[in-house]
Amino acid sequence: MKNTIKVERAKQNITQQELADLVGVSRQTINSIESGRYVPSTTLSLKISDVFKTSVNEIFTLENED
Amino acid sequence: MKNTIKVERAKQNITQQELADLVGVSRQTINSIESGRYVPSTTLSLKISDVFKTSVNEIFTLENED
DNA sequence: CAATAAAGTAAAGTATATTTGTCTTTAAGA
DNA sequence: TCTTAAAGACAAATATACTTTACTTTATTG
Repeated sequence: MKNTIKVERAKQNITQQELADLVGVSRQTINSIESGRYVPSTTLSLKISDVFKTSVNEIFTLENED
Repeated sequence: MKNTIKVERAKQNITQQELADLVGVSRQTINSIESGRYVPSTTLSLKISDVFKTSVNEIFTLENED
């Protein structure tokens, strides 16, 4: 599972902490998702998709091993 | 969290078991998601989105309490 | 009515997401 | 160089997704 959160944050110029606050999770959760340590729930990916005004399918993409 | 899985299954005329096999989970997992007992992982919602050729955002929508 | 396919649900166990706390590293500015 | 903001990461605890097994219900069809 790949994602473009880091790039989207850069576009909007917001920190991991700010994104975390916007979607209601901890900063470590955002960091862990960005670095591929785990995959978010659909609830969380929809919230992230809201913040970035981009579809879940554009932000998150499956890889072979998923 | 609402979803349109039941409707999409009806459109494609496939059973819970068939969808479960297509995405690699148990039938009970599909049933539980359809009946709102829990929310799928992003991995699973992307796979479901693949089967239905519809975006995750169209299939799953947040509600006030999410 | 009997048989069968599909759906609904529940309990117990396992896997994984998320939190909280903490420590380290990196980069930028004073 | 010192300070600070931001990021990367880890461990322990908790919450939640998912599996397996199993039982019930609801059509539908012979």
